[in-house]
Amino acid sequence: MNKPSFYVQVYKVAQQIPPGKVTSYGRIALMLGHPNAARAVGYALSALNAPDSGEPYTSATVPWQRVVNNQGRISIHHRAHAAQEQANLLRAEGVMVDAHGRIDLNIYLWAGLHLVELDDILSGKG
DNA sequence: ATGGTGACTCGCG
DNA sequence: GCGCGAGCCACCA
Repeated sequence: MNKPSFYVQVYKVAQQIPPGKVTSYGRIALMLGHPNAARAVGYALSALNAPDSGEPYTSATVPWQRVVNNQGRISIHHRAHAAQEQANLLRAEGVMVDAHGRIDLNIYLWAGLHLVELDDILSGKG
């Protein structure tokens, strides 16, 4: 099998975020060993397939809503509908999102994985 | 290979 | 706190 693409790595990490917690694009990039690839992480999530596409990674199987920017703010500017859906999904899991789409990272931040765990997940054992 | 495109981030003012 | 400009990166045509 080929080494999973960067996108797939992003999806797998996102799937480790527990409900009611959030992390940032930059942190995921850092976990994957690409400290400056935050933009690519956001791009990966924006490229998620539709739930009925039959693909393994879709907006239904990847908790994309648990990824916000490093300031704890919902960061979708060009897709207002998606931004609102993200806030709704997060509130449904008990995350407090204020009117400005702001989340208190001191409360809800998911710090991330240790390298050993990450290695297991990316290799398929997780 | 080259250039365009973002759901990013940091530093300034 | 907010807006801008400048890096940085993976993907796709």
